[in-house]
Amino acid sequence: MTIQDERAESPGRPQRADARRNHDLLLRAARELFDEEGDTSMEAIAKRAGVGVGTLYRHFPRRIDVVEAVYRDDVDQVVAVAERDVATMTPWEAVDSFLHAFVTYAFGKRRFLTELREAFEKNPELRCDARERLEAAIRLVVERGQGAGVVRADVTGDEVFGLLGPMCTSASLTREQCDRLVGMVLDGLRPPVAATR
Amino acid sequence: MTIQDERAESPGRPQRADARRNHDLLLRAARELFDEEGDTSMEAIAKRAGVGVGTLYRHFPRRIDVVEAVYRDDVDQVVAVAERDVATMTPWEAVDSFLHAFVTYAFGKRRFLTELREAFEKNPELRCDARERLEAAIRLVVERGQGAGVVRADVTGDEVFGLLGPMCTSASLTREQCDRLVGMVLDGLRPPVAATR
DNA sequence: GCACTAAGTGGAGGGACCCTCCGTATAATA
DNA sequence: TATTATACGGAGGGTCCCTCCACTTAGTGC
Repeated sequence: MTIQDERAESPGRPQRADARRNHDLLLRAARELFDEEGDTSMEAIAKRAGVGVGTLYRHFPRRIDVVEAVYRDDVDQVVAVAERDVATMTPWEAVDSFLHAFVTYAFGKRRFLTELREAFEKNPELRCDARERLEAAIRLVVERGQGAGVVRADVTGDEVFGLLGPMCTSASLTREQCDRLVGMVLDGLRPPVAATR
Repeated sequence: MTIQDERAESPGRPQRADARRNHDLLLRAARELFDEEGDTSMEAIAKRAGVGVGTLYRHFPRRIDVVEAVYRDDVDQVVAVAERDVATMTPWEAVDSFLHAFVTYAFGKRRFLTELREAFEKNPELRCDARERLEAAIRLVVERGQGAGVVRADVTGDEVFGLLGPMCTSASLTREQCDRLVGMVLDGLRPPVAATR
């Protein structure tokens, strides 16, 4: 995925311990800054990580590589949340928890979006990978709920993704509005009571 | 719309002739450069227009203002093409001509899109205005065709806009593919022959 | 025509940013 | 411990956006 991952697999010497540590520090620093500022500079990332810019560029040759790495990491975390919720909660709790977590994640990406679009343009595979993994995470949670009969059967996880993703990236909705809408979507996801009309 | 337009309306002295001339030169230079390079610098725009950067900034205080002005100008041109086609061509010729012109216009905006999105974010009204004017232009042409019976009646101009706009901005289609698809859409726009099944 | 003045112009330079280069430092190995 | 490939740091080159202000000029009233 990243340069380090690739190098670690090549035959020669393994990656040095300080390099791996710095890689993690840089990734964490970058995510923090993108979250806090929505936009940031290479110098700021290096400073926050406590290394020189030269080190940053050794790990991420171009700015866009930082953006891509942060995004991949974010997707990993969303997937991990889905797996954790499925493993530790009741079917409905997992749906409720994960959908809220997903919206929190996606909403936080709004200011990051311009950068992300450039990364998608440079590397279209990134978009497809991320989409597939996110949809798989939602499916995991939703289909479990459907299997347990606590989620209506006439909707797919992918459709829920198609509903919530664009909602979060819509510039006109506030965080509070998104949360209320998720609540509404959750109510709608419950199996319909027998039709009374 | 632009600063000059506003100033010209204010009571004091009218805008000086050289200022208006430079405004036009700058706008033309900016459009040329955006078309040719897809991206450009303020220095390059000023140089192409034959003025100093100070003059550019007097007319367009921020880079985003140049982007906005170029875009508004582009929309004006599309609208003008629609009006010209309607005035000088048969109903079907106008549909054919305008749809091709529209795709040429929209396709050319692809590399400009990142800049444009920023302008939309800064000024959401721009997006709405442009959309309304473009839809009105398509409606003008399509509804005239429908009135003359050369365009099927069960489709609206806005729907055609919704079909062609995203097609042009889709990064995965080449210019040739867009043209062939327009040809296909045009065939589909003809009134269906009486159903034979 | 002429002098006056508000409007307009040009471009050096400040500051931010991306990225490169290379001398220095250090982890892994023998 | 000596060796060496690997990794680090940060000065500085190049580009870009934008500001500032001394200078120029178009329009106005006489």
